[in-house]
Amino acid sequence: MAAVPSRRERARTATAQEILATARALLVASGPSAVTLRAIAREMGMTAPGLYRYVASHEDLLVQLIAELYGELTAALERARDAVGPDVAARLLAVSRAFRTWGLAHRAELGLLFGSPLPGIDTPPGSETDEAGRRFGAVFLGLFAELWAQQPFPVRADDEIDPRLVDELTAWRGVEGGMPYGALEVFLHCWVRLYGAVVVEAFGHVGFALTDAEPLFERELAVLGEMLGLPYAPP
Amino acid sequence: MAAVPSRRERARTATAQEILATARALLVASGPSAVTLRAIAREMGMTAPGLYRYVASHEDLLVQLIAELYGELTAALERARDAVGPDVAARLLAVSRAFRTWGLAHRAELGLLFGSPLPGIDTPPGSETDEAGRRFGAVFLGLFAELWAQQPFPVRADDEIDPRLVDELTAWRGVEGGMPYGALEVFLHCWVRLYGAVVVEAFGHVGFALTDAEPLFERELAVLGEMLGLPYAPP
DNA sequence: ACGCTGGAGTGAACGGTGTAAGCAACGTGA
DNA sequence: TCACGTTGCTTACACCGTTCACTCCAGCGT
Repeated sequence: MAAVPSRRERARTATAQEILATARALLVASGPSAVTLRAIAREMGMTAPGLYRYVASHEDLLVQLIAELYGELTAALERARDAVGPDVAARLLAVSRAFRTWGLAHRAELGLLFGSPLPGIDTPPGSETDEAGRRFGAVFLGLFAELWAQQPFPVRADDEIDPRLVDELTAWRGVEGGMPYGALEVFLHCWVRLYGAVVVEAFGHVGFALTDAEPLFERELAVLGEMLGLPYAPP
Repeated sequence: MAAVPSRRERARTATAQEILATARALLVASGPSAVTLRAIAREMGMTAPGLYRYVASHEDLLVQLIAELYGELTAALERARDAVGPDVAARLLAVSRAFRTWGLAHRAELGLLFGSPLPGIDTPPGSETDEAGRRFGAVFLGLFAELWAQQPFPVRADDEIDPRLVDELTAWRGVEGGMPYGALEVFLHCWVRLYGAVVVEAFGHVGFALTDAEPLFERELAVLGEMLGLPYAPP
């Protein structure tokens, strides 16, 4: 790779960046259906077919956008993690709260990342989007592994776990080595519950009873922490 | 209301039904973006403007579709509930499993009901969609109230609960009277976790580790049952 | 039995969308 | 300087939601 990119290359990456930024702006301003090739081009002072020099299709644009949003969310989580001290319990709380905060502040983006998958948008293993999602998960998984190393929480023994689950975890453990099946099970369990707590609120599916689900979310954090043997501290 | 609808009225309701059925078929076949007025009309052998005799707009069509899907899901839950005996614990398990089963078998529909809300689609209180959603929730809430009446589970006292949460629950309790704040809190907690467990799998957000999350789901049911003092029985 | 009314459905049209093909202009390396 | 690859534009096509003017016919009152 050229250490000093040529003038054309600089212009090209700048335009590519501007396309994603404009798409992002349209997304937050008017929802996913507004992130349209023609609208982006209009906003940038060019025409839609010109964008095809940078994106292969509308779908490809959305895939790129999702990858970038994953990156931004991951960065926000890492900032929150590093803003508190090195204590793992505090870091897990901070990262979880940052996830909820980002999701509520960026509902449209959260819908793109964690809502029902749009048909035609698939993220095969190894794709940029898949990798970005993996980096997102690694923030949680890293803290989890650290917690397990420092201060193991109670888990089920291998022979207490549904053998089908063990089978599936085996393949994944190849990648995420180091923790026993029981700990991986607890990790997935925590992910499911954190996902649910954030997404149900952001998508408005506790709205029938609550307008602000923060107390419910904090309660969930407390219960999860208890399961992991962690102290709970209010925000 | 006329006891015997006129010929024209019968034709009208039949067409209205066919529109929704065609929309549904397109949804499951090709995703939400394929449920298009022109495609529905094409499928039915008529032209798009003709549909405007039956739906006010594309958005209105989606709202009607959502209401119908809520109805279908609710019927499936009630069938599952009534298929087991009158035991509340067994019924709660059956209904929860039926929710997951329906969601996995109808991912596109689940996305419409519980995914990120489409902009422009709002369900004001009292709307048909809102009522349909309420009837869906009533299946769970009814069983919960029955359980509370028969065999109360441990809940927090009123003064242990975040006062902001109490405030919000007060308005809702007006509708769902009978249970103390602590029990309502537990109900919402259970809803959040059930929602998360079903949606995270149906939307593919545990796919990084598992292809079949049933063992994880059953584990969650067991933990939830424990919280409610209920025996767990595998499916 | 007749005529009228109102609902069902059509065709054309407008502005929006994604996308393909061909063409003009311009930076870049020989 | 010159050829070339890249960039972006114009044009064009098919599809979308939606409106409007229009035809047609079932069903009603007389």
